[in-house]
Amino acid sequence: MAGALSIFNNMVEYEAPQLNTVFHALGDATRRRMLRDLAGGERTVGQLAEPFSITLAAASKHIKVLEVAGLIRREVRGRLHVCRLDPGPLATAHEWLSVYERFWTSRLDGLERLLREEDAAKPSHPKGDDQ
Amino acid sequence: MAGALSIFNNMVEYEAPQLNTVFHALGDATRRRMLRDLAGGERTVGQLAEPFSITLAAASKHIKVLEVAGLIRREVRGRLHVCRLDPGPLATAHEWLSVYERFWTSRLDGLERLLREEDAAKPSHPKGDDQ
DNA sequence: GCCATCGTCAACCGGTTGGTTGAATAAATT
DNA sequence: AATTTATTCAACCAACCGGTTGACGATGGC
Repeated sequence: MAGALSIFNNMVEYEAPQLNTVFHALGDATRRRMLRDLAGGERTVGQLAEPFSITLAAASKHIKVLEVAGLIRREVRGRLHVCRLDPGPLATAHEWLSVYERFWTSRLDGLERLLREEDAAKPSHPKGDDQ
Repeated sequence: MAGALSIFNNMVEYEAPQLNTVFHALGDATRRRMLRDLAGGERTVGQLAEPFSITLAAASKHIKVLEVAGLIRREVRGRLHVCRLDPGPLATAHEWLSVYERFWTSRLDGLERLLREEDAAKPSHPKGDDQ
C-alpha cells in the first residue's frame, strides 16, 4: 500500500541533517528560481544561469548547493552539465511541514486565529500540555 | 469557497521575500526543535532554550530569527516572554513546496524514477517543454 | 592544430551567522 | 532595599555566504 510514501514515516526526525541543507538551499530566491526552471525539464548550467545577472561561477556555486542538498542531479554530456530536478528532498521538506498542517487548518485559520490571539492575553489558559 | 486557502493562490510568487526568511529560519535544527516544542503549546524563552547546551543569549537570537520570519509571536507577561507558534508562514512554505508535488507523485516515485534516470542518458528525450 | 565554448576552481572580499562573554534592564521575591 | 530571576543588548569571534575575478581543464567546431 503505502509505497514510496512509507519512506517518509519516521524519516522526518532522523533525516534532520538533510533538512538543514535542503531548507538552506531553498532559502535563496536565485536557487528557488532555478528549481522552478528545472520543473520545466532538463537545463544546462548555462541555461540555469541565464536569467540572472551574476557570473557563471556564482551560478555554478548555487547549483552545487542544490546538488549537495540532493535537490538536483547532474549528468555530464560532453562539455555540457545537464541538471535534472530530484523531488525527493522537496517531498521530505513538504512532509516535515505537514506535521504542522493542523495549525493552519481545522478551526485555527482565518478569523479564529485572530480571536485566539486576543484570548491568549487573558488568564483562562491553564497550561500548554507538555509535548 | 476557498476561504483562508485562497490567500495562498498567487501568493507563492509574490511573497518571495518572506520565503527567504522562513526557509532560512527552518534551515537550522535548533530552530526546528523550538518550533516542535511550540507545537505543544506556549513556551517561554527559557523553556525554549532549556533543551540546548547554548547560552540564553544564543537562544534569544534564534527566537528572534523565528520571530522576524513570522513563525512565532511573542507576548511579554511580566518578566516572561511567552512565545506562540504562528502557522501562517509554515503554510506559505508548504504551499510553495506543493507546486512540486507532481514530481514525487503520479508515476514518478520509487522504481519509476530510477528507471527514468537510466532513460535520460539515451537519445529518446526530444526536449523538455519550456517552463 | 587552433580557437571558441562550457563549466569549475582558487583566491579574495564584505556581509551575515551562530556562538560566546559581560553588562544592562526589568520584574518578582525576600 | 537588596537579591534573585528572566531576558536582552553590545561587543567580539571564527566560520560561512554570495558575489567577483582570473586562471584552468576539457570538449567541440573549423
